[in-house]
Amino acid sequence: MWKTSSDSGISTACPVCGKFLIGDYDKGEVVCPSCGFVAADQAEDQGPEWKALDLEEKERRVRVGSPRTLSLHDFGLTTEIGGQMRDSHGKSLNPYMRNAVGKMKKWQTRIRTSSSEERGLSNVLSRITEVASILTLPRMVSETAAHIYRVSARMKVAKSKSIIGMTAASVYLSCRKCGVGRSLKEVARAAGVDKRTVAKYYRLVLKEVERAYVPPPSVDKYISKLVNTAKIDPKIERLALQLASKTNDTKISSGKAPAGLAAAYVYISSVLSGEHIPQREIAEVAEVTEVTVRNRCRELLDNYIIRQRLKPLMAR
DNA sequence: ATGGTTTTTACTGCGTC
DNA sequence: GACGCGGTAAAAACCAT
Repeated sequence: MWKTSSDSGISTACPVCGKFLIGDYDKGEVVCPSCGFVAADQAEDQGPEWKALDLEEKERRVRVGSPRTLSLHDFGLTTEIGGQMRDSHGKSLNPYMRNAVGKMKKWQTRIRTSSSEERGLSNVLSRITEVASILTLPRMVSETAAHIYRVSARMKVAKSKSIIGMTAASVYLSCRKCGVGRSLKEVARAAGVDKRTVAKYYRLVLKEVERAYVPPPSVDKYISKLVNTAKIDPKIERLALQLASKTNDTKISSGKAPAGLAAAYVYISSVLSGEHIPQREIAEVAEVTEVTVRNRCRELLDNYIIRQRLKPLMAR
């Protein structure tokens, strides 16, 4: 789907911003010129509508093989010299050849990771894939994260910053760009970094590298994620989404944590559908407090007619 | 740095099973 | 009595200035 027409360089529309994707910047990447989104060339990895996976699926989703990737500092294209010391027919090499091959091997690694920047880059990129795999992010997200980091390294933004902090910031920004609902908290936890550090670096990268504001994932995304991770009845999800679409006033949502709002929608829906999931559980998976859930609920109930339908149910 | 806004922490009281 | 829920005050975190 993301095949590039090799001559013109123009391929498909960017799923994030709608602009046309350009085959290559300077490295053969397929990127969106306006938002920097990296198009993955694998169909199963298309992401904006991607939902959080539950645990069993996480296990199965581990990816194998080595497609050409931005996440390796040399794009995974170099040939390895094996360590078995055998020739192409499988015979052992004589001592002289062993010596020569050993030297070649040594030099190859030296050349490949020659400059300090390259060494740093390969380190960061492997960490990015590591963090991404902990969060079970689709490949597209880690690719975009890798691209973000490459650009920030090129622009010297990453200079004298904590490496792991920068990877977390890149991954987080990538999540937002791709519309994958991962909170800063989650990313920070997966990377094992202090949340505030990530936030700081994130802002920095946003200001210096990304010039545009990247909107956080919509409440819908949070609702879907919530329902999926908590294994809640899909009918509640539908109800919650309906509710959310009918009450998508900025008056209520602006400035509020979207996760809290999503939790409120899910909670109200669960009550309406007679399921009645405790606030505690919803608050836990949404990673907000019960208080926040309550506050959002109250605002929703105060401002909308749901109240009339909900009241009798709550009275019981 | 600062002040305004939102979230969290911690605690209390109420009704129900 | 444990549990779920609603409320509140004060602390903490967040954000724009």
